[in-house]
Amino acid sequence: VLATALELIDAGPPEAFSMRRLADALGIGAMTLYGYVANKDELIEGATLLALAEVHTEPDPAAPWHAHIRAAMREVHDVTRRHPNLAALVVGQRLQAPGIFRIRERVLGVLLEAGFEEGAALRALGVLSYFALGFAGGQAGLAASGGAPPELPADEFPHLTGLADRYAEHASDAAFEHGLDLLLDGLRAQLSRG
Amino acid sequence: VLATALELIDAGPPEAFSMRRLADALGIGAMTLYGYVANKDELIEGATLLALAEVHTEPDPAAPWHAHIRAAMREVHDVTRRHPNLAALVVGQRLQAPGIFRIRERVLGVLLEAGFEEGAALRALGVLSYFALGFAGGQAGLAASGGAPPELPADEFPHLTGLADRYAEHASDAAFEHGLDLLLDGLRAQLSRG
DNA sequence: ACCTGAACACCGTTCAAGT
DNA sequence: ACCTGAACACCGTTCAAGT
Repeated sequence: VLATALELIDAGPPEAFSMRRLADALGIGAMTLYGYVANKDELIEGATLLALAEVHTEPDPAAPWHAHIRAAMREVHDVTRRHPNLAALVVGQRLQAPGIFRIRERVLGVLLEAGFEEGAALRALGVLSYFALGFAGGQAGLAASGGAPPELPADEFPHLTGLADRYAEHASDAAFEHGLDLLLDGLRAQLSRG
Repeated sequence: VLATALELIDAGPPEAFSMRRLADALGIGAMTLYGYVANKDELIEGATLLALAEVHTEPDPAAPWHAHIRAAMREVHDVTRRHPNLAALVVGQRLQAPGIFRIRERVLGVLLEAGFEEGAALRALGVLSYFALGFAGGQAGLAASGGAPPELPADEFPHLTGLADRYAEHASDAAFEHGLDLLLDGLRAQLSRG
């Protein structure tokens, strides 16, 4: 049930995913879905958990704290690469379901364990999470337009139009890793300063 | 017209903002709106430009490049603080209107001027923009729930529930500034390494 | 020229009815 | 017990008609 939901989400733009269309794809009545799931949010949560399970790798307990966080952020990033429409849907619906917070719980635990005090850990959590989520939204948006830059008037947007053919680099995997490096390097320096 | 749109957006949750309700609030027929604006996206773009104009401050030409970028990112942040529902709407609709790209154009220009080569400037642009946008979405979500943490089972989420009373700090202004510091410090170091 | 009601093709979800 | 059609209260937008 969730598997076909995920397929349908992958197949078309996020706004084309509806309870009615999913029911049609399953060959059942639209209302039968509500026997499996309480509402649309719960359905998206389920599909998200399924997608997250796809990319989850068991962390090496011996690895340093920043490697754990890097792994967690890469899970968010990988799931976005595989299922950009799902990422757009989660960001767009501002889903607050428990499943979405599992990674945040893990990251917060790692930060506290690493020695950050509570306030610093919470701030780091927000910075890391929203960077990853924002990047997910951006990458999903770019995927939706097939990597093409937005149509902008050249006179008002000389730099963006000048770099139009390289525009996709701004939301590339390398850019994601770069941002993650900047944030983690900064956090490591902060921690070692005490 | 755009002013009352912005008021209506501020008044209720993002999904409550519809062309029909706006027309009612203006005391006109729903279709009359299409005389002023081509569609809903264009309306939201207009409201966003209005909101951005509210917080815009003329940059000091003598300031260093990172101060310009900080100012630009603060504009995104300030607009989110004032109009969280608008931020949620822009992120949710994945708006690709030119108005949204003005700040990106400015930032890209500053980065190139500062000496970043094209690829590095684009990566930095993505990292900075999506951090700011992701944070905007997070802060809007937190505002929607009145700063309250999500309801999570304590046994599965010990850290998040343990820090529930301080949870709002993860999306605080201080957290935003912290993230911006980490990114800009890292970019400055990268630039001085050449 | 400017405005707009009815209509179209959709939504998520409730609720009472069917098997 | 499980499924579902009709219905409710909505959407954004088109289009032909009104002034």
